[in-house]
Formats: sequence, structure tokens, C-alpha cells
Amino acid sequence: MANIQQVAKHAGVSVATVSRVLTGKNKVTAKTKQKVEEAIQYLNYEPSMLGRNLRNSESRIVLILIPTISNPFYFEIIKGIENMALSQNYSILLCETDSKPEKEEIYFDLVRKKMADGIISMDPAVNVETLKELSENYPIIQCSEYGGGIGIPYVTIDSEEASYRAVKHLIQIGHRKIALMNSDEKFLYARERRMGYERALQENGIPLNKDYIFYTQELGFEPGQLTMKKILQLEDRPTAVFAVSDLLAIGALKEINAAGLHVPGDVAVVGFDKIDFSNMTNPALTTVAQPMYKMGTVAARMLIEKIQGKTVDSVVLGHELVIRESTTG
Amino acid sequence: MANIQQVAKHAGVSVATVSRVLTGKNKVTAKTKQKVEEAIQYLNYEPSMLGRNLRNSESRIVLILIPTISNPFYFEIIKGIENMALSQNYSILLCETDSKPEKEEIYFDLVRKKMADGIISMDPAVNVETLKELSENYPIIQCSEYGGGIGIPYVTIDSEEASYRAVKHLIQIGHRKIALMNSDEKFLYARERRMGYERALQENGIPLNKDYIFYTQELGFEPGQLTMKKILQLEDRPTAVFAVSDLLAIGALKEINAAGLHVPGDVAVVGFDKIDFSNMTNPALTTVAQPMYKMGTVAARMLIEKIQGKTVDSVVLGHELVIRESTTG
DNA sequence: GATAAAAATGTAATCGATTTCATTTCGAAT
DNA sequence: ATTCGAAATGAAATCGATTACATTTTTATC
Repeated sequence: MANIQQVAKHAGVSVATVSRVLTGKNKVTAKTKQKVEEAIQYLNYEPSMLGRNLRNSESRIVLILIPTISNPFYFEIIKGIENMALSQNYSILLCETDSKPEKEEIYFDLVRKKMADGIISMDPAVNVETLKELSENYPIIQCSEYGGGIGIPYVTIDSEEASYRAVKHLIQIGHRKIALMNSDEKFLYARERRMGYERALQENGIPLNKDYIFYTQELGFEPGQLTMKKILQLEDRPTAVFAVSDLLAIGALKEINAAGLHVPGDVAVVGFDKIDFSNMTNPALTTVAQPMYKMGTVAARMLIEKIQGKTVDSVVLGHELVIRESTTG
Repeated sequence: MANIQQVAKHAGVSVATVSRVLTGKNKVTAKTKQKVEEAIQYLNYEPSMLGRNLRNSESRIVLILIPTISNPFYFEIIKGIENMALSQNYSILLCETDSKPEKEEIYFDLVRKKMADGIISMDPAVNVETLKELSENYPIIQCSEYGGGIGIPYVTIDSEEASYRAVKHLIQIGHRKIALMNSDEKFLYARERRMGYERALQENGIPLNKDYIFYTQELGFEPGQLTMKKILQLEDRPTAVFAVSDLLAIGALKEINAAGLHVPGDVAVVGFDKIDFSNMTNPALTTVAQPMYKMGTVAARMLIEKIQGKTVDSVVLGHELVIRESTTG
């Protein structure tokens, strides 16, 4: 309840001196410092961020834009962001857009109104126009998903290569009829992953079968189930499925089981992301691991540097294929 | 970049008038209102929350304390909180304590420093002493988990009753050897759920077998696996397991499968929470549904009312047993 | 058209910190 | 003891909004 004025009065010094003790970056005598600290103690004083933030024209809050909190893919990234942010005295505002422009707009307003110092966008469905416009005045970093060529720094992995390796793994263990369960190609990562898929087939002399490529609107469990149902109805049934997200793959697993078939005996399945749950299914899922925690810390560091006025470069991180029971049961 | 002064100057009015147009709660002529709005448009003005918040002595941010973001149990609750908060122009700061006092303290400091207007605590491991002390000066609501008798309003379900019903269901379908996979009894909900378990046994004339009660340190997948391993090694093996969280139950499922046994044929499993993933496993999990979204909205409304100075009462919400394949395969 | 009441607008204080610039205090050198 | 320079401290402006109170303008009434 006490403010800096009262502390100053109680300590018999000016507010400037109290502030100097608080921030610690100007010199004060040991003696006055002690007087001030005693007053702070006595009055149970806590400096208000409201005053400080106004004066410093900053909020020390960064905004994280995610499509939905329900996809565990974002967990580790968020943890990475949070820990890095915390170490630099920033807090994070987690914003779920549900891929709706209205909600997105609410959060964009938060940075326009100085409630947040910058944005880490992980929403593939983000309005790129608005984001670009915003990025001219406010620090923004794209994480994981990114719109290319709009001049906003990003941190991501090489989706094409990751996809290529996943499909190559399936080919190496003997599969030639491989379905791709992709997401809408309006997303860059979806286009890249299809390209990796095609390159792997091509390099191994497997002709591309358009009937084996499926698109889903969302990366969830139900779309995975539904799509798998369609795949199982194909006349020339694939012996393997590569899904571009673990949730899709888990939906596929469930559907395959429901159809009385066996994974990987009848159909092998590969996912993408290595979310925690990919290890809890039966069988455990072969999947492409993204360095999610690292992506988070890197994105946070990039954003904070941008807030500080530095220029930052985009970063492409490595990935890893994790082979488990769903391909080698 | 423009501030209220410049808008006032450009519109040829005083800052007070501009502010009146902004807040909309005082009267201004249609004509001056238009002048001001034109100036706002022209200058691309966005009112700064920093100034407003200082003047109003509020941050319009609420803090959510969770032990870990990795447990999907919190998803729906968070969504509920967020939507209610958003509708009242509040934003949410999601704070992961990892059940560590140091991190908890960082976040408590945020409210002491006026960075947040209040707290919704969902962390069972929270330091009750500190929380109580804090609650004397700042609005706090406990959600889902709560320390009883410390005078902080809470929203929760009747854990004893929920547990009773889950075990009763197992008894009704013929089980008499039922293990309880509980969490540490330092948590109130753990004690309550054990009581419900015991009551169900007692009412059905089944003697309590202490060897069938297990405690885990955390509510995750691995503890579920480990504990299930122990259960399977019992000489007189139970035919059913009631786990106090879905993650524990999913760990149990995996372990039972790994042992070459069948669910529910050899061992039936019941979980708790009805997280999304409880429906994705094979078989799908019977579980106790908590009204999570509702808990979130109620908790948020309670907190906002408390922030506004009203007194609020604790709330106990209903629950529902969702019977699926893991008990009636 | 004069007057009073009501409505609209303006002036200036305020929220609580930081920081520039001015002033005082202190210590060292002569 | 005096003087000078450096170090410590203080006074006051500042960040950008809101609002109590004062003042002006409008409207209604006779």
C-alpha cells in the first residue's frame, strides 16, 4: 500500500534516492542505502510496476499467439519461452486465437495499447497482412510456423527434410504404398512436407499416387480418425501412413485398431512433433522430434533482442526421427 | 505513437474531452465527438494502457497458477477462465510453478507489484501459508484443488462422492478386488477420494485391503506405469484399478498391455478428469468428468467480483461418470 | 430578451515510479 | 583554512491516461 513518497519521507531522503536504491544502477552511500532499506522493510513497500512501466514505456510482457492450447505440441515451446522470458524479467501472456480473426484482433490490440512489448506468433492461421503491418511498429517473431518472405524473423525446422527422412524410413523398412495425411496446403509447412514426401518417393523410384494424399482442415485427433477411415476404404490400401502431426497419427492409430487391423503389421504409422502422448499410445508412435524447448528459448531471446532494438536473424534448428513401435513393432 | 495530448490538440479540444470520448461514460456533443474521432483516426492513435492502468491502479491482468502446463486437465479450465476474463477486458498470465516455491514466489511478487490484479490458484502444491497471507491483501480464488478452512473462496467438485461413484460402478459390474492408485494424501482431494473409495467398498461388504492402495508423487504417465507394474506383481492380483487421474490411468493401460494382459478382460481401469486423451487411448477410458470449462468460467467470475470488492462464496459443481471401453470392453 | 438550470467543456491534480539537471556535501590537494 | 573536483543527494519534469472541480455554453422558461 505504501508508495515511494512514503518510503522517502520515512527514510528522510528524496524519492530520487529511493529510486536509486531500488534500481541499483546509481550510487548511494552505504548509510543512506541502509536507511532506505529499513524504511522499505518497515513499510512493507513493494514498488508498483504500474508507475515504473509508464515511466519506462514498457510492459515487460510478451504475448504468445497459439491457435489452441489443446495441442500439446506447444507445451515445450511455451516452457522454453517462459523460462527464457522469466530470466529476463518478462512475463508471458498466453493467447489462444482459436484461429479466429476476432480473437486475434483482441490480442493485437493488446500490443497496440502497450499492454505487451512484443509477440511470438505460433499461429499458422494468423492474418499475415496484419502481422506484417504490425511488425513495422512492434517487435514480432514467428515460431515454428512462419509466412515466408514477409520480413519477420522466424525460428523453425527444415520441414521438407524432416518429412523426407520420415518417408525414407518407411521406404527403407519395405513400404512402397505410403499415404500422406497432410494439413491444408495454405500453410507453408504443409507444402514443404508434401515436397519432402514426394522427393523420398521419387528418389526411390516410387511413382506418385495422388489418391494417397489427403488433406485435413485441422491437426486434431478426430480429423485423423476420419481421414484414416477414408484411407482404409481405398481399393489398393496403403501399408503405411505418414501424418504431419502426432494428433493426426494418434487418430489414425485408433481408427486402424477399431477396424480390427494391426499396427504396424497391417499399417505402419509415422507422426510428427513428438508430443508427450506419442509415447503413451499403444503401440508407441514413430515420430519426428522437433527441438521444441529450444525453439521456445531461441524465439524468446530473439524477441527480447528485438525489443531492445537489435536486429535479429532467422534460425533453422535441427530435428530427429524417433523410431518406435508403430513402424517396427 | 501519438498520445492523448496530440489528439486533443489536433481536434481542438482538451484532453479531458478526448478521454470522455474514449471511456464513453461522460457526455460529449455528437459534433465534438466526431472531431475527436477524426483526430484519433488521423493520428492513428491507440490509448496506452500504461497510463490508464496507473491512473486506475489496476493492471487488468489475472494470474493463473498451475503446477505444470503438461497436464491437459488444465486446458478446458484455462479456456473457461480466458473467455470469461476476455469478456470483462481482463487478460490472463499463465504461470507454471513446477511446484517449486521459487517460481511460485516470482509470480506472487507479480501481484504484490501490481502487475496482476488477482490470482486463480490451481496448484495443489501451493504454499498455503503464503497464499493465505497474500489473500488478506489481494483477491485470490482457488480452483479445483483447495486448502480447506483457510478462508479463501474455491470452486471444486465433490471428490468423495465422485470417487464413490466410480468405485461403485466397478463393483456393480462384478469387481471385488479393486486397487486404488492415489496421489499423496497431503492433498485434500487425495484424502477425499480415498474416503469415497472406502465408502463404496464398505457399503458393499468388501473388506478394505491396504495392499490395494498405492500412492504416487505425481499425477503423470510414468508414475502410472510404475505403479501398475507393482500392482501386477501382487500375489492376489486386483481385477480393477481406479486411478485418481487420467494420466495415471493411461500409464496403467500401457503397462497392462505391455504385460500382455487385456483391458478390461483381465484388468478394468477407471480414470479421473476426462481429459481429451482419455478418449484417444485404446481402449477408451472410463473416467469421471469434471465440468472443467464451467469451473474456469466460475472461478474467473468469482475472481473478478472479488477484484471489484464484492464478497464471494465457494462453489461446488457437479460431476459425471463417463463409462467407456476400459470397463465395459 | 433576461435569467436560471442543465449540459458540455476545460483546467489542473493525480496515479507512482524514473531521470535530468541543479545543488549540496565530502574529500583531497594546496 | 581555502579551493576545486568528484560524489551524493534533491527538486522537479516526465510518462499518458482519468477525473474532480471550475468555467463556459446551451437550453428552457417566462
